[in-house]
Parts: sequence; C-alpha cells; structure tokens
Amino acid sequence: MADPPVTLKDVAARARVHPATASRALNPETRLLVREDTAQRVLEAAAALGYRPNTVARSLRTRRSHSVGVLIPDLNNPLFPPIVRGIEDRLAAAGYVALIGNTDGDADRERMLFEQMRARHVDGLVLATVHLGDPLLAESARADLPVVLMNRLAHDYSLPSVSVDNERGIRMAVAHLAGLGHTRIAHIAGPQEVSTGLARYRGFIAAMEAHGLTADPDLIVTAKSFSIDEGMRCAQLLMERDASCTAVAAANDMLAIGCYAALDEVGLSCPADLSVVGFNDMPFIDRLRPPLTTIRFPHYQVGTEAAQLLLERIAGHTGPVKVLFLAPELVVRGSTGPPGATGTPPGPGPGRAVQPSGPDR
Amino acid sequence: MADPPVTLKDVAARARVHPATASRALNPETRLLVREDTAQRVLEAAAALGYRPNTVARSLRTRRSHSVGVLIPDLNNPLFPPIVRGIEDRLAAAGYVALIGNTDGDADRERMLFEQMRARHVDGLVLATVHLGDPLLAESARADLPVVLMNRLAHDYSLPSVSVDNERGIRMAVAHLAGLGHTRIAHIAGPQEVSTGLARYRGFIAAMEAHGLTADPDLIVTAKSFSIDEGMRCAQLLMERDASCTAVAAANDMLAIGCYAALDEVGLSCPADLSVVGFNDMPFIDRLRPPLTTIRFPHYQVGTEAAQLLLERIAGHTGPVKVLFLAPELVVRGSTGPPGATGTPPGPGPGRAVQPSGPDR
DNA sequence: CGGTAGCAGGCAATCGTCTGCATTGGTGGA
DNA sequence: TCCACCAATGCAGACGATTGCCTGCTACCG
Repeated sequence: MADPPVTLKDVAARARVHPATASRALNPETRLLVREDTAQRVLEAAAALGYRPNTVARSLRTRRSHSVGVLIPDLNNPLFPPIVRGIEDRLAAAGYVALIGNTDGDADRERMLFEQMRARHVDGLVLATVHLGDPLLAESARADLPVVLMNRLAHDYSLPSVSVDNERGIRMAVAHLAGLGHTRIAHIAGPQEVSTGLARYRGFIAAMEAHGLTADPDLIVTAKSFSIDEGMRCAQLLMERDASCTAVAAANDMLAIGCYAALDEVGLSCPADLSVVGFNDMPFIDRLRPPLTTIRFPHYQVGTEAAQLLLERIAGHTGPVKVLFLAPELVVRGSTGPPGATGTPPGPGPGRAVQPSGPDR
Repeated sequence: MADPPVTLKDVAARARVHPATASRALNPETRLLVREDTAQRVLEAAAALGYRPNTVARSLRTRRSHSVGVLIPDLNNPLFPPIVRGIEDRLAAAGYVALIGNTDGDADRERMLFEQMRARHVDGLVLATVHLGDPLLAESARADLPVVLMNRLAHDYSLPSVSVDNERGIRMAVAHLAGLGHTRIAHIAGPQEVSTGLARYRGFIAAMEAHGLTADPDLIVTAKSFSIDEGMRCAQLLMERDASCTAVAAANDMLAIGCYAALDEVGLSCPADLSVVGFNDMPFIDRLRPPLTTIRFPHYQVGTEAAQLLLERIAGHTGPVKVLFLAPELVVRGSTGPPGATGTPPGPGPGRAVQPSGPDR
C-alpha cells in the first residue's frame, strides 16, 4: 500500500529537465544558476508530486547530517528540559535536529554516547557534562568536530561555551543574606571537579571576604553530586557540627531542596530557623513551601545561545572563540529572612524582600 | 588535521578481501556466509583501523534510518522527561535513537514536526499528542509508517498504544476521598478532546455513582488545557459557584497545583478546608506543601513499553495490535484528610493515611 | 562576418554500504 | 572420468542527491 517514494528523478522527468537541473532549482543556494521559468517548472512539479528530498542521500553526498549531539547528565533534572528546548528550537530554525544523550554522570556511558554520536555523523556537539580535562575534548578536536560547552568551562582547551556568571551569582546570594543581617553563613558546595561547583565555591569565599565575614571551614561542606540526597546529607552534617549558622547558600536548587528535607526531619523551619538560598531557579521551585529564594538565569536562552554558537562553528566561522556569560539575577522569595526571626512565617507569594538599610529590628 | 575517515574499502584492503566480503563479515546476520578465519581477519583489520561503519550510507542502502520520531506536547512538563528517558533507553539498546519534537499543543506545529520527521525518514513514530481523529494517523498508515500511541487512544484506528488505566485511577482517587468521609466531591476535568481527559471524566462519574454519591454538574469544571493556570481558574470557578465541596479530584497534577494556588489566594488551606487529589505523581510533586496525594503510574515504563511496541512493529511483527494498560496506584500524602478537619495540619513526610473505618472525629 | 564571453543545462562521477548474481575451486557420486 | 553441486568470495549495480566539468547556444563586439 505504501506509495513508492518520489525522487528527484521523478520531479525532473515531470519538469522535463535533467535531475541535476532539478537539484539546482530546488536548492535556494543554487537556484540562480537556473533560468527563472525552468525553476518554476521544477518547483511546480515537486509540489505536484509531493516531493520530499531524501535527507539521507543528501547527507551521504554532502557529508552533513544536519544533526548535532547533545550530552547532558540527566533529562530528569528539571534544569535541563528548558535548556534542551532552547537548543532544539534554535536548531530546528536552521534545519537541524538534536540527538539527546543522558550520561547519568557516568564516564563510561558518556564515552559510549560520544561514540554513538560520531557513528551517526553528527555535525557538532553540545556538551553539558564534561569535567575538567575530559579526554572527549581532545578527541573531538582531532576529529575536527565542532564543540560547544554548556555550564562548563575547559581550562586546557579554548572552546566556545555558554554559562552563567557563577561567581557573580553566588555573590548576589551572599550579599542578600548579609544584607538581612546574617553573619554565620554556610555553603553547601557542589562537586569540585565540575567548573560550576568550583566557581560557586570560589565565589562564595570571595563574597564572604568582600563583606568582611569569615568563611569558616566548619561551615563549608562539599556535596559529591548535585542531588537532593547529597543536599540532605550535607545539611545534616552542618547541623551536627555546630548549629551556629543562620543561613545557607547552596550551590544549586537540588541541594537546597535537600536542606528543606533535613530541616523537616529535625522539626526546624525555614526561614525562621535557617535561611536557604539556592541557585538555578529550576521550574517549579517557586511552588515549594516556602518558595525558594534563588539565583535565576535564563535557561532557555542558554540553550539557544549554545545552539547558535555551535551553528556558527559548523558553518565554518573560524573567528576568535566566543565564551558567553549570562547575567544571573537574585529572586527573593520566602526562604530567606532576618536571622532569629522565629515565629514570623512569611506569607505566600513571591514578594520581593526589602534590603534593610541598617540593623533594624 | 582531520583524519580521513576509514571506510569499508580500507578495511577490505587491509584484510586482503573484497569490500563485499568485509561487509558480510562485519554484519552479524551474514557472518556465516564467510569462512571463520576470513571473518576474523576482517574483524581484526576493522579494529586495527578503528573502523566505524557509516550509518548514513547504510541507511541509504537499507532504507532504515534506525531513528524514530517522538512527538510530545512539551518537554518542560515534568511528566515527560521520565517517559522520554524510557523511550531513549529502550531504543538505544536496539541501536535506535529518538528525535524529540515538542508540539506545544499546536496542531500546525505538530504537522510541521511530522513532516520533518518524515523527511528524515524515521522508521516509526511515538505519538503522545494526537487528539481524537487526528489526520496524522491516516497519513502514517498510508505511508506504512509504524506508529505507537502514548497516553492516548484512537477510536477510529486500531493502533498499538501504552497508557495508564485512567478510569481505574480516578476511581481509586474517588474511593479514597469517599473513604475519608467526603460526599461533595468536585472534579476538575481535563480537555475532553484528548482521551486522557475524557477517560478520567467518565471514570469520575462512574466512581461517584458506584459510591452512591451524586456527581453534581455544579461541581464539575472542565479545563482547556492541563496547565497550572487552568487549574487555578477552574478552582476559583468552583469556589465562586458554591463552597459546599470538601474535596477535589483533579484530572492531573498540574491542575492540582493550580488548586493550591487558588486556595493560597483566598487564604484557605489544604487539606483542612479542601482535600485535593492529583493524577500522575509527577517528579517533585511530593516536595510541595502539603505533599500531594495523587495517582501514580510508572512513567519510565510507559516509555520503555512504547519503544518496545514500536520496535516490534518496525521489525515487521504483524500480529494483533497490542494495547497496553499499566496499573495505577494511589499514593496518599498530605493533601487529603477528613472533611472539615480545620486546624489539623498534617505533619510533613509521605505518611500513608489510614482509611477510617467509620466516621471517627 | 568571425570570435568570444557567458548563460543554461546536461553528463557522469561520487558519497559508503549492501546484495543479487556470477565465478572460482574443490568434492563426491555415478 | 565427468558432471553436478556447494561453499567462499568477487563483481557490479543500486540507493538518491550533489557538483565539477563540459557542451550548446545566444548575443555582443570589433
């Protein structure tokens, strides 16, 4: 029952031209090589027959698959869907598609997916998973495969990348807490092998110093991964060590959720007993109780920009490597308040907290 | 700098055989046509050269792209990432990849993505977006393109599908509420053009009758989409109409979140003033306050099963069409309680509520 | 009127792999 | 001894589109 697929030859026959001419007429790049009326004739024939170019054959000849690989840790992490959509939408506009690969933070899986992508002849890669000094980078370079990094920086290779200004973001978080009157501020750091974790840790130290506060080593715990479980573990560790901190700046929202869970378990409440700031402003994070104060950055745009950068490299732009930093933004919600404000649960809604100008109350 | 890609011809030359022989030796299906030692020689040559078959050329010849299209409403809806991962993982195990398309519920976008998928010669489609009587189904059938439906049923075509038993799920929700003593139970229905919305609505009516309760038309509102905004609108409508209901069974979790928002706005609390039940058990829904009581089904497995069904059709299995229903499960959390239990905020944590045997308290 | 520039379009090779058919060499049976 | 047959491999033609090169043809200039 399946209609035999209509090929370029069929179109050419109907328009009474050679397939080569039909090809040129159909391709916007080469249309001008063909007389206007001939081109029209071909276009009409194509439309009449419902011609759809065979992308596979085209790819074989042009060595362009019009597809790119996207390696992320896990699609289930709510941070990624908006980014992926950004990538897909920008790519689609250029006639490209994305092949998504989830590494689950496993280097073996990452390598396997990388091989698979290469076998499928992707025209480029967006990597959100590389750790510092990842061998994949060298391999991509050797294969002349364009690569763009997302939320990661590579120190040993100079590669295009898109990420948020992590230092600045965490500085905003610390400034917010210090402004509320907190002095004993803890940090739940992310894994230090990924640039995100490292940059936020460094930013935290710098921000504390800038505010004349001491970054007590006892108040810094490092998570093994950006997960709720790890956030909970670290928060518990903090509470066991010494209860003297009144606020926590977590390296991301997942870790912050872990804090919530740890507080719940011992019957403490946020922000009365402990203020918590996250990082990322994940979707739905504003639906928690209390809604999380966090650092927002434009997820979708990270995706579109990464795709844009990659498309430029694929198109052969050889200019200087672009390293893009997107500006973070502090979103004040209900999870932060002045220290020791027991019994003052904040109302719902994303009311913007006022920066107290002095030590009022 | 790019190494010239190694082709089958290179491998053949190194193994001193004809490319055809090399091809046969490399393909498990045809290996037995080649003498054992020759095959070994080819395999070694391939390994030594780091040969990677060109999937594009293979596809052109065999007319199999080893890729399938997946059309979903929106990757940002947290329901889908786990499902998509299920699909991807199962496909990957069979050497296939998924091309994801987000329709945003827009029929034009859906059609465009469908065309794009066809142009890329996907071997099959997983559709989570079709509405009743979607023309895409007829078109796929005409093109001999295998299709599997997800969370949807088509009444006019008999197609393989995977979905949750919606009627049974909503019945469990109603039974739970009735068991707590609720009699005035409202329903925020989903869009009736999609089978999910329709099935849950019907299930609600049937369940109410089965419990000897009246499904008051005043207590049924239909949302235009499965979104938070619509959930909020519908909940407000319910409260405006008549405050006599003590519980709401929402057609999905997004609508339930909308209820939460509506309650917040007028200062009512859940479950003291209103019990709410959702449907889907989306990721992170257990982190809300109160944690949402909802109907769970195995998202990831929906994905793997759908992929499995599709792979079977692609492989040419022509047996009877399989329609798979996965069993739902009631997850009792903090958003439901006995009617009129004002002043008894439930503690945190996913404690399993006890079914009261009689009207205690 | 001859020469040439330049446009339109045809020809054929190519991308890398698969596969139906032909060819080779060896074996067993009559 | 000859023939038929089988196993193992070579041969060559697709698959469908792109593109460098070449051929006609027209038109313009001197």
